[in-house]
Amino acid sequence: MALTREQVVDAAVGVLADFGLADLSMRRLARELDVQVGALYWHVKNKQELLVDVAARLLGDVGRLPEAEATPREAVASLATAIRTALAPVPDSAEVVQLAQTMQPAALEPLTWLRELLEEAGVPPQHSAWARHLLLNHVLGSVAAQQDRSSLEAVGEAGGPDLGEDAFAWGVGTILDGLGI
Amino acid sequence: MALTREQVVDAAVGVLADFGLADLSMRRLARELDVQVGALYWHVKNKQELLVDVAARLLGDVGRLPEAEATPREAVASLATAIRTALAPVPDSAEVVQLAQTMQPAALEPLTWLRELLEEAGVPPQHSAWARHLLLNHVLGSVAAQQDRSSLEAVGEAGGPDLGEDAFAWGVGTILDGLGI
DNA sequence: ACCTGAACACCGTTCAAGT
DNA sequence: ACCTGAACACCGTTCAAGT
Repeated sequence: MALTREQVVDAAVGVLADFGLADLSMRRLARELDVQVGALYWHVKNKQELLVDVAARLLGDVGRLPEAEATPREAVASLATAIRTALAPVPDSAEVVQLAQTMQPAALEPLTWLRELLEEAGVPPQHSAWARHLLLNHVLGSVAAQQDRSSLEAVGEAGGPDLGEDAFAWGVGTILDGLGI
Repeated sequence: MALTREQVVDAAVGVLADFGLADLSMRRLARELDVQVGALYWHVKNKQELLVDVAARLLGDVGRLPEAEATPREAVASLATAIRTALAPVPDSAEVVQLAQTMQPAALEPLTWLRELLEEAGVPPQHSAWARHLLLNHVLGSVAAQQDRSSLEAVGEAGGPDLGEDAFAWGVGTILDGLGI
């Protein structure tokens, strides 16, 4: 049976989740899928394009709709948290998402919803794109910091203060306070 | 005359500034310095350690002392702006600084001052490390976003809304508002 | 002390040729 | 349509051997 693009993306997500971005090479993927490297290039244009698909897959389970009874502020906070929750267990996921976002901003739907929710919460349109970036930098920065900390611990080095869930929630609250929503 | 570690770091900063991180390889550096690759490994332990030095050099010109007549809030904002100004012209500088910061948090002095200034401005010690991260994620995220935008433009693709100085200053203000300082 | 030469174990990407 | 085989032009790191 012929290889599919889905299978390539699946394998890539698997290697990323289990071994991190440093081990996610086209050649490694080819070995995993029992094909020659060149075969991958019939299904994806290049590695960057593949990583965009990987990022989209990582964010694929982030639901669109907030709880019905949530306030607009709570809706923003809960989407930010859902994004963090989706990325937290996958090593280097923040880097992959950042790459994907610069290459194809529209491909990552949940990140675009953030802006909509911010406007619904009262952030004026001239600022909502900036506010989205502010929040997103916090989400991705928190995920990366926490993962770097745990990989340093695995090597036996100290990693600075805890930057887990508490720090994340506090940061979201601080930003939303600053936005006045 | 013997090669020095300073010269290796100089060359690395030069390649980064002129061509970006993708072109900053040990072999490229060796060519630039007219030595064999192995020679570099007498002066630096590995590439990561070299990048820590590169990051420190990039932030080396960021001054410690704020204007005497500045309010504590203005002191924080002006340090954040000075960091941004130092990194903005160097491609991929945000990635390099983030790497360096996770590998050797103490090596990047200006980033530690940020926490001190935040405490002087009234952020309680339990939150000052988190607040520093929040601000730093904004600084590095803004630098990276702006650079990605201009490199996409160079290739003739659209890069989304402007994320320049205005967005940066607005973001700093929003964070400081959220911190209540 | 400082560097060369050469190797080891990798990369991403392309492409003629096969089926 | 889909894949193989093989090449091209690279990587980071190590290390015996030279000076």
